[in-house]
Amino acid sequence: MEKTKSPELVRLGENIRELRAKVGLSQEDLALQAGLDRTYLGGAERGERNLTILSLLKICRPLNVSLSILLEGVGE
Amino acid sequence: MEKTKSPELVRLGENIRELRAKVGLSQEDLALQAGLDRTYLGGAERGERNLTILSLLKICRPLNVSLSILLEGVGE
DNA sequence: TTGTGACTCCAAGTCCGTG
DNA sequence: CCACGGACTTGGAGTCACA
Repeated sequence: MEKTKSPELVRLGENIRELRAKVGLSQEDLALQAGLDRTYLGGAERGERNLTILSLLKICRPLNVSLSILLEGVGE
Repeated sequence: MEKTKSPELVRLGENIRELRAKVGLSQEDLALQAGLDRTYLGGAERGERNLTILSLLKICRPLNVSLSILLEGVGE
């Protein structure tokens, strides 16, 4: 049915990927520190997952950024 | 039995309620404009709901604010 | 090191109602 | 107008094997 990934989630994924690269972590490393599964994080970076705030927060902690930085450019 | 609600979600709920009051909408009106259920929005304002980004986005549009304003003070 | 499909389980989210 | 509950459907959370 609905195959279109929403651009907001794609943008969020790009943000995560960029910030992760900046900190020099692999998906697996970041996932570990965030307490998430490696494949889950990967899906998020690809814009395939509609994350909840609590998941977002898990991710931004090891990245040392605030929610608003993680969400920069999302939904405008 | 005490459902410990996470402080981040409580804070988010307070933000929504405040911003909604500022715009002068009832929960039902905002829910309608956001395309969400009124009971769900109510639960969100009470900090009982872990919203997804896409829902957050739906809420901030009729409120005329950005995500970062909606999420001010959440998770820091 | 990352992408992907398939899977289970429970929460996201809807719709009916009540005081 | 809002808090809250029951019953329900959809989709997010979380994991795995394999590419």
